[in-house]
Amino acid sequence: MTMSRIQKRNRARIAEAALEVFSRNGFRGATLDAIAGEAGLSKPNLIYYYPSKETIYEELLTGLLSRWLEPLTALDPAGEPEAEILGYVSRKLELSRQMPRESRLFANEILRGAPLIAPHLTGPLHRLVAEKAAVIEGWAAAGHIAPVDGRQLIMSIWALTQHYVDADVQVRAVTGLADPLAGAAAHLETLFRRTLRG
Amino acid sequence: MTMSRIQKRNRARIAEAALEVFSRNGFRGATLDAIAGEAGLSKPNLIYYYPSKETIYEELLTGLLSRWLEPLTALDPAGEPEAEILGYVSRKLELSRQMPRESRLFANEILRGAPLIAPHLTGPLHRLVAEKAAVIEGWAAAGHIAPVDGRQLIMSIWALTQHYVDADVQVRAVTGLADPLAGAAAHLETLFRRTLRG
DNA sequence: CGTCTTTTTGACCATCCGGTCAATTTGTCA
DNA sequence: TGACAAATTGACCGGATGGTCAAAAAGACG
Repeated sequence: MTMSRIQKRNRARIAEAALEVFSRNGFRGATLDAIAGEAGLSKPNLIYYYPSKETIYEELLTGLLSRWLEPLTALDPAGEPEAEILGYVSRKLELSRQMPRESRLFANEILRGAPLIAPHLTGPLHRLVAEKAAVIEGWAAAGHIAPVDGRQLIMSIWALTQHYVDADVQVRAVTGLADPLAGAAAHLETLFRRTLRG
Repeated sequence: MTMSRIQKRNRARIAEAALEVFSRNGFRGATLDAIAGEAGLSKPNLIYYYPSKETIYEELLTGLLSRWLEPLTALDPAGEPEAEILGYVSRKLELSRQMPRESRLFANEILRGAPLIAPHLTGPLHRLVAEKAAVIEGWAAAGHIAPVDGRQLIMSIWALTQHYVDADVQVRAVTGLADPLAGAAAHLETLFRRTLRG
């Protein structure tokens, strides 16, 4: 079961190409030819490594999931509440900035009703959010931050940070700036700091 | 140029069917057969009314644009600042609740880079936002609300209100509730009220 | 009713696309 | 080097899909 040198190289190429193509065109808009071309392989050769288009997509998505949730996992119950939450906002924004393709990939999947990762959403994701939301609400109950619904707060952070990347055409059009993230960090810090201070 | 009785009826049916199909499957995922079926017409008959799939999509999108921006248009410079902005949040959320298909349609278009409505974004939308952002910043300068970037505030409102509908699978999975909008109104009011009060 | 226009449709076409397969090339290793 | 396995590919297939077209059916109207 150990992968040959060539296997390793080509699977890496395919993953990179698939991320590029799927994030730009969505699942239905992506074609095997496009992925193969981007990866520098022929279509039958691509299918030699992955049995189907769906398999490529699925493996790509699930492989990125844990990475995508890292910032939230890092939210520390023992830390200083406001700094922890604002730090999470900042890390999530930075992650979106550095991984725009991944962000769009997930946005697309979610928008379509999450046909592939629905189980993950109701399982691991639900649990992680429940855990961290409890931490946040604990802080609120202890009076360290203003009262707030933890789950709603976390979802707000997702919605806002990802918006700058997923809807970057719109953001650029509205602001007139070339960089959609210009001003984002400052605004989000203001917005969430005020929310946490009540 | 006046439309016959049959034309009016069938064009209305097509618009409704197209909204249904495009919003559920995106532009690429939608098929003429699906739209025709949903509208109760044959495919050639559908194409008798609209010359191409793109035309249907384009007319649908542009026809809904003004409707979609109504709540922002209604933001009144002469009103009470906090009430005006919170009222806008509430109206936008209500609009998303009542028009989830339209919301997804736009989300899809934006996510794909707005190939069709980009001109509208940089034109009318940019101007409308600039105008309303100036109003908000005027209120801030006068000390009626806490200092805030008007454009960023407006975009925040979009991102958050639409998230509940566009990402409803995720919201439902995380909250565990059947209604993705449960708690949304209260949370958003809290979040934005605190933001406006500094 | 008769004539003209509008509407509708079955049959068809070209292209795209996911995927297969047999055959060839390349790599591995004793 | 020879022999076997891994990797690669051109040619091809079947189904889906956007769109066409000629002919038929249904309305409109005097």
